[in-house]
Amino acid sequence: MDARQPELPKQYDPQTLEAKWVERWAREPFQADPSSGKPPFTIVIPPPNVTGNLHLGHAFDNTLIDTLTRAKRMQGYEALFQPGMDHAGISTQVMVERQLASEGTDRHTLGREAFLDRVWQWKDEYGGIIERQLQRLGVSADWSRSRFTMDEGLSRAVRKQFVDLYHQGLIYRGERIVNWDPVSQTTLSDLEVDRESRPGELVTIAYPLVDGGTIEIATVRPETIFADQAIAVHPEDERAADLVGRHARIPLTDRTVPVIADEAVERDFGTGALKITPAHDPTDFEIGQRHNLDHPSVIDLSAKLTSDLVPPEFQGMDRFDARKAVTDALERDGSLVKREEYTVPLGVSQRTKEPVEPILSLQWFYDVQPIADRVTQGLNDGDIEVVPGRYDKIHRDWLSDLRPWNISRQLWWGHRIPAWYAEDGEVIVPSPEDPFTDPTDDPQHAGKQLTQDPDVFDTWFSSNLWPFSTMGWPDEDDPFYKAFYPTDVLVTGYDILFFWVARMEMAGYQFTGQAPFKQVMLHGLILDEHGQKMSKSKGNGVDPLDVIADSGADALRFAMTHASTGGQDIRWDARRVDMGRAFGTKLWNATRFAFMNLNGPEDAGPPERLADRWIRSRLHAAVGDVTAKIDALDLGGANRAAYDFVWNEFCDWYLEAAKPALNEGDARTRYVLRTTLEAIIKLLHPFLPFVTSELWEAMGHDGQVAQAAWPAGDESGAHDADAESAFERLQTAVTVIRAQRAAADLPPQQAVPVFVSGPIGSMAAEQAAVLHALARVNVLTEVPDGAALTQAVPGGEVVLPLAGQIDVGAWVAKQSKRIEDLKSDRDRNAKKLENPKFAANAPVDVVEEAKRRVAEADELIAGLERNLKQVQEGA
RNA sequence: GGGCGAUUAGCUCAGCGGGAGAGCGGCCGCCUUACAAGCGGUAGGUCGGCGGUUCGAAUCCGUCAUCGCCCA
Repeated sequence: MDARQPELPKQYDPQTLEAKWVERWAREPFQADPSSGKPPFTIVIPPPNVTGNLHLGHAFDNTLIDTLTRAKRMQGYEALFQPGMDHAGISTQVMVERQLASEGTDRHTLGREAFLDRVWQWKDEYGGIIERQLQRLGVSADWSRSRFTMDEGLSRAVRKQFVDLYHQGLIYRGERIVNWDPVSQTTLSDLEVDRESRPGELVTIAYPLVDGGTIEIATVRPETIFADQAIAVHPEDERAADLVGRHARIPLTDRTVPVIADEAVERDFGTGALKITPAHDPTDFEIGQRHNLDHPSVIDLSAKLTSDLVPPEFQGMDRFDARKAVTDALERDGSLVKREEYTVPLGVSQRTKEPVEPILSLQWFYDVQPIADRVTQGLNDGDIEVVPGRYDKIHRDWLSDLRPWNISRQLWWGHRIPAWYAEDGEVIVPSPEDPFTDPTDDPQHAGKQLTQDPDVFDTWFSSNLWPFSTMGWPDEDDPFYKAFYPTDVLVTGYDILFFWVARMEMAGYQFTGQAPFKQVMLHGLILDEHGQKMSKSKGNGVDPLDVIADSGADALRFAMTHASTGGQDIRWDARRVDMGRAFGTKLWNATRFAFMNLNGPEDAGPPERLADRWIRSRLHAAVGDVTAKIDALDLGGANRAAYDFVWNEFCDWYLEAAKPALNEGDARTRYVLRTTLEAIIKLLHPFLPFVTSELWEAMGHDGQVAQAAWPAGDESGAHDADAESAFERLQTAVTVIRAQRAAADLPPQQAVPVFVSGPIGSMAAEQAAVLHALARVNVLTEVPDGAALTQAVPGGEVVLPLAGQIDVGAWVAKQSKRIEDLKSDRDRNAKKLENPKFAANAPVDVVEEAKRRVAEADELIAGLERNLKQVQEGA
C-alpha cells in the first residue's frame, strides 16, 4: 500500500457501491480451480425453481452459504459455490399452460414437441430471474458453472440412475393406489401431499342383507359406494361374527357384495363395519388383494363419477357434488341411518391445494428402503454430521420406514421415462452397459413396434443427484467431480430434510459409494412478524428485493445472519435490517476516520502504548472467537462476536483512545490502527461483502478483500493480559468520570481536572492524554481545588471538583445502591468460599475468581462508604 | 397418538452449569473536528409455574401450563 491518504465519500451509500460490485462479480465470478492444489471446499446451492423469484427463504439460505464460502475462501480453501436451478416439473408446466390458455389454446392442441419448445422458450425468456437476484444479494457463486437439471449432462445422470436401478430391481412398474391431483392431472409422491383436517360428515348407511336384516357401515365417502366390493368386519368382532360370509346389497343399486373379515378393520371406527372400495383407498386396496376382490373405479381423472356401476343420475358429477347427491338419495331411499358432523382427514396437493384423489394406477416405483438402510449405516459410521444434532434422530426415523417412492409424473415437462413398451406388453429399458442408446436404435429390438412411456420423472428424481450431477457425473473423470466431490456442507432449511437431503444421501451412497456431503447444516424458516409462515396465499411475505432496495444487501444479509441461531425459526423484524445498515454506516465512518491517519510506515514495530496493546489483544481474541464459531457453523454467533468487537471495543474505545497518539503522528499507533482496521474489514467480509470490498479497495489494496487471507492468530497479535487488565481499569475510571460529569450537567467540551489516587494513579498519569480524549479530564498530580467529589474505583479513587455541582441526594442514593449491590455480590461469594464443598468441587480458577471478587468488593465498599460519609458530612 | 422446539427487559431476541445481556423503544444531556443511521448517561427483569440434581441452576433432569412445528 502506498503512503497517500486515501479518501472516502462522506456518505455511506449502499445502493451505488453495491451496484458496482454486483456488476463486477457477475462479470468476474469466483471461479473455482480444480487444479490449484489448495484443499477444496464445496457447497452446492439448493437449486431454486427455474420459475422462482427470490424470497426470504432463498435469501437466508444463500446468505448463510455465501458467508461460509467466503470465509473458507479467505482461509485458503479452493472454494466452490456451485449454483444452478431445477426444472420444477409441475410449476413450470402449469405456468406455461396458463400462458397458452390466455392465447386460447392448450398443450394437447400444440402437441408434445411444440409444447416443450414453448417451455424452453419460456425458460430462456423468464426463467432464471432468480440468478440475477442472487447476484444482487452478493453471493460469490461460480456463475460460469451454473447448472440446470434439464441440461444434457444432468439428464444423462437421471437416465443412468433409472436404468441402473431398474436392472437392479429397485425400480419397477406396478399398479398401486397413488395420489392423484385432478387439477395438475398428475400423480404425486406421499411427500408432496399435505395432511389436513376439514369439517365434513360421517354418514352411517344400512346395507340390506340378502337373507334378511341389515348391516350398517360408516363412511366419509358415500359417493364411492358404487365401487364397493365387500363389507369388512374385524375377525374378532363378536357383533358381526354371524354376518361374515353373507351378502349385502349396495343401496341405490342391485349389486350385492360379500361380508368378509379382515384384521385391518378398526373396530372402534363407526359401526365396526367398513365398506371396501379397493380402487379408491389404499387400505381397501390391500384388503382387496388379500381377498381377491376386483377393483373397479368409479371416479375418473377429472374427479368425476364415470362408470357403468354408477346410476345414471350421478354420472358425470364432480366427486363433491356427488357426495351430497348420493347422501340425499340415500336419505330418500331410507338407507341413511344417520349423518353427523365429522372432521375428515384429507390429503391436499401441496402445489395446487386441491384435495388429492386416491386412484388405482400403473406407475413407476422406486423401492428406496434398501438404499435408505445404506444411508443409516453411513450415519452410524459417522459419515455425515447433522447440525443441529437434534435433527439426527428425526432424520434416521424417517429413513427407517419408507414406502416405495412413486417417481412417475403425468407431465410433459421433465425427464421422460426411458422405458419402452412393445405391442405384446414387453417392457424394454436400455441396458446398463449402454444406458444412453434408445431401444428404438438398438438392433436387438429391431422389428418391434416400440412406444416410449409418455410420463416424466418427479423433479426430485433429478435433484437428488445434484451434488454430483453438477460436477460432471456420470463422467467420473471430470476434474470437478474429482476435485470437489464429495461436497463439504449442505446448507438448507429443515423443511426439505426428507424431500431433498435424505434423497441426496441415498443417491450419493448408491451411485458414488459415499456420502454426498460431510455436514448438513439445517436452518430455520423465516416467519412473518406475527410468527406465521410466510406464504403467497396469505400475502404476508416480505420481499427481500424491497429490503435490498431500501437498505442494501449488506444490511439484509447482516440482519439474517445476526438473527440465526441453530435450526431455530426467525421471526422477521425490520429493526434488524436497521441494525445492519447502522453497522455499515459505523464501519464506513470508522474507516473514514482511519483514512485521515493512515500515512505511516509499512511496519513500525510492536505496539507500545496501552490502547494499542489492548486493541491488539482484543483483536486476537475476536479473531479466535469469530473463526471458531464459523468452524462450528455458528454463523449467528460469529456475526454477533464480530459486531460487538467492532462497535463496542474498536469504535467506542480504541478509536477515541488512539486519538492523542494519532494527533502526535505516532507511527506505531498508525500502524496498529491500519492493521487492526484491515483485520476488521477481512473479518467482516463474509458478513458484509459489499461495503468491505469497497473499503478494502479504497485503502489501496490491489486485489479484492474476498481473495485476501483471513486474519491469522499471529498476524493479529497475542493475548496481552497486562494490557487488558490495565485498560479495563482505565475504562472503569472513565465510566465513573463520565457518569459524574453527566450528573453535574457538564457540557462535553468542558474539561475538568481530575486526580486519581491509589495503585492506578501512575497508570492514570501515564494515560493522561487518553483520559482527556475519553472523558475530557486533565489529570493532576494532586487533589484539585474546589469542592471535591471522590469515588472509589477498582485500584484507587477518582477525585473530581464537582461536589458543588451535583444533586447530592441523587448521588447518595446511587452510591448507596452501588454499595448494596456490591455487598450482596461480596456476600454471595464469601458464602461460597466458606462452604468447604465449594473449595473441594469448584475449579481452581472459579475459586480464585471468587476470592478476588470478595477482596475487590471489600476494598470498593470501604472506599465508597468513606466517599459517602465524606459527602454526607460535607453537606 | 408419537416426536421436536419456544416461553429471559415494553418489543424482537442472544446467553444454555459459576458476576442477568444486545438492538430497538423510554427518560436525561449533547451537532464533542469519523459517525445525530451518531455520542455520553440512565431507568427497566422472583430468566413461564412447581419439584429435583449440584458446593452452585436462566442454563441439567422431572412435571405442569401456554404457543408453534413435524410425523402417523
